[in-house]
Amino acid sequence: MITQTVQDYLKVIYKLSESGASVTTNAIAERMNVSQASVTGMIKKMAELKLISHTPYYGVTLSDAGRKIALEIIRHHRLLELYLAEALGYSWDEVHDEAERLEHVISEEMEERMAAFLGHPSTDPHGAPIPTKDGFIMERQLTPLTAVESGQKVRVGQVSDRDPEMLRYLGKIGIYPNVELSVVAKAPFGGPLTIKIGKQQHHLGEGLTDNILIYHEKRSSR
Amino acid sequence: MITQTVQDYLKVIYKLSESGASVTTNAIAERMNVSQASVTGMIKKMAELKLISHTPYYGVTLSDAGRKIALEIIRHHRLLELYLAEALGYSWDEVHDEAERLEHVISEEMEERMAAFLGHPSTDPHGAPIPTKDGFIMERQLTPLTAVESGQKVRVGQVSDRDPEMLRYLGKIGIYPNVELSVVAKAPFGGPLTIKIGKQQHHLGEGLTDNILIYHEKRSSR
DNA sequence: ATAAAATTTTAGGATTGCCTAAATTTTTAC
DNA sequence: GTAAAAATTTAGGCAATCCTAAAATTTTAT
Repeated sequence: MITQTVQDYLKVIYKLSESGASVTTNAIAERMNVSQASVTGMIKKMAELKLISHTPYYGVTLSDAGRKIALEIIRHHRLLELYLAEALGYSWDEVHDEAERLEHVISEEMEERMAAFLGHPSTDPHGAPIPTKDGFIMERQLTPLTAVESGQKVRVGQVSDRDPEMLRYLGKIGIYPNVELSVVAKAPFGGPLTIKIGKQQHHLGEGLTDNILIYHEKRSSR
Repeated sequence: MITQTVQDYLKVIYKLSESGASVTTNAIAERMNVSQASVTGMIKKMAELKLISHTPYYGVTLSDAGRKIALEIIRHHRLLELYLAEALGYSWDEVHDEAERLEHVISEEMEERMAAFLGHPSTDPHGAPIPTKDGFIMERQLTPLTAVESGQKVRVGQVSDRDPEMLRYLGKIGIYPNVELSVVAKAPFGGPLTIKIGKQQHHLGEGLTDNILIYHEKRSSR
């Protein structure tokens, strides 16, 4: 059986490769908060299990089997996040930690019952796509808000789910998936973005705008 | 932190002592499906952690700290069983296995939200009492149906939740907590009991009647 | 009271996954 | 093209939990 730890490694490898970066021993170690030596050992083991293949100094890639497992865990996670929000009234900053633990232990039965309860949803509370049961995931081209030029009106696609405090702040100023906002101004040298949501204006630092992904539509703000 | 394994040992020790038997190394090993030698080691460790005290050849007793943890896990388990049944439509034979895995990972937050959703219930789908948050559990004097004399009318208190097939059969013939039934006849030498539920009669073997606990009320069936 | 039976413990190992420190290999910068 | 920096791997350990086989202890039956 594939251990919970291996599942976590697969998930991290999936997410790192999704973000385009090459998935090195180092990068994995940092994300998993373990030493590099531990990652070396685990990579070896996972390669033996045919879950990944590894080219030293280049990185690691998931095999089909590995990707399938990663996507199943991610499906669990995102279904759980949405379920906790919808069925138990969790706020969107609380769901991640709970889902992180539950994702490894729920049965297929529970996965299906939650999916049915939720009407087979396609995205989680943070806008991330939920993989289907058969391992298909909606691929989207999202752009960090940081990269958007001033004057554009954009629609939020997804926000990072890992920092509860950030999520509370985003919620407070009304930034959620599918919300529209305009970039009013952009200070130079990585300075803050001024955005407008409804009638309110806000100034957002890079730490924030890097973590807000928008649909790649270009529309004039007027 | 108390590991999942230790939590399982505590739960088993609690249940064994609840059932009156003395909680020996052997008894624990059998219930946990591990070797006796493993139990010896774990008992030693748990005694060091002050979760239990141990008198060789006599048995083990939970400390207050140990009992508190055991009851918390049992609370998780029973709330989960009821939640899965009520909120996700699980049948009563499916809830045990799912709860068995979830009980170790849900947060206090989730425990409370489920309890609130369920209206702070006092028993689970099999009639077992749900401990309160502060470690109080309803003590009841239940009798196995096996011990009931013919001619009595009794009310079901609780059934064992561990055998799904048995639960499906009980459900089929209408035996649930709080259902009333009469013992029509009792064959000698551990033979089957004839019971009447509503207008239906059924013959139940000892394997079954040992696992049906009834409230200790004596009423004539007429 | 003693031998047999039952129970419990000790001894010696295995596995999983983590760690630190040291060594090795590769890449990068002049 | 070499030296410094970065990345990776090896070596040696630790903790938790399990196992089997053998030894020790206690209980029970005569």
